[in-house]
Amino acid sequence: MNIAVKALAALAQETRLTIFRTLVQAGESGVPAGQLAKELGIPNATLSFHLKELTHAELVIARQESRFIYYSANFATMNALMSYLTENCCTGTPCGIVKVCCDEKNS
Amino acid sequence: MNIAVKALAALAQETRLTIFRTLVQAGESGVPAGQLAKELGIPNATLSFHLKELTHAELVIARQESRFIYYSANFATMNALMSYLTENCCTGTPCGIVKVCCDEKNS
DNA sequence: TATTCATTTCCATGATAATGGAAGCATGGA
DNA sequence: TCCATGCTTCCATTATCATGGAAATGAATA
Repeated sequence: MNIAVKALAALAQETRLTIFRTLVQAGESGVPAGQLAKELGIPNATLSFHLKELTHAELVIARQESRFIYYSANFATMNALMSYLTENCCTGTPCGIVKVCCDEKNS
Repeated sequence: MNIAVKALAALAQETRLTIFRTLVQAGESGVPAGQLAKELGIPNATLSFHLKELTHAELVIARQESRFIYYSANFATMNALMSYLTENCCTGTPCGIVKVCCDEKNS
């Protein structure tokens, strides 16, 4: 529950949502911080702050590679969040089923 | 985009997330405000404030019925939100597909 | 019309978050 | 060891949000 609130709070911010979606689209390999800053036109300090928030919420994973730090989306958390939101929906009335995204690793 | 941020911000709060999930589980018929307040142990003013936020974010729908106001989850918005989050994920790499929930009306 | 009941608005208080320049900290090349 | 580069932390400022008691609104019944 608190995990879900943290994740939602992390995404509930224009800049962070943009960052996250960019990383979702980039896939598992991720993008180095500097490139993100350039691509999105965000000052380093600001980007760093938001990446920290996203990482803290476990929506994003950081991986160091020489002098670069690659950030990538954490699909497991995203999927868990979506499941949480739709849990027991409609008192069990048959309805569309929520399938997770990009979970080759977790299924 | 702003719609998504508003929806996420609305959900990024313990009390509101609880309210929303309760309504998701209650299904289309909804729950009157007073009953929600009792069930969740939230003061009227506080509940009203949060319901307003959720309604403003179009995550929740209000329907008056005599003296009661029934609140219910807006599944269309929820589904749109989840699609937005996973849009173009993994640069098109084949992966699980996100299916929407409870959308008999929209599909 | 007066009354009751469900819900909302008002408002003051306290708390938390966003921003970005400047300084600091690592890593790797010369 | 010195320097350049990639990224982060520090910090002060500004803005936004959560809470709940009390008063107000608005709908049904007598």
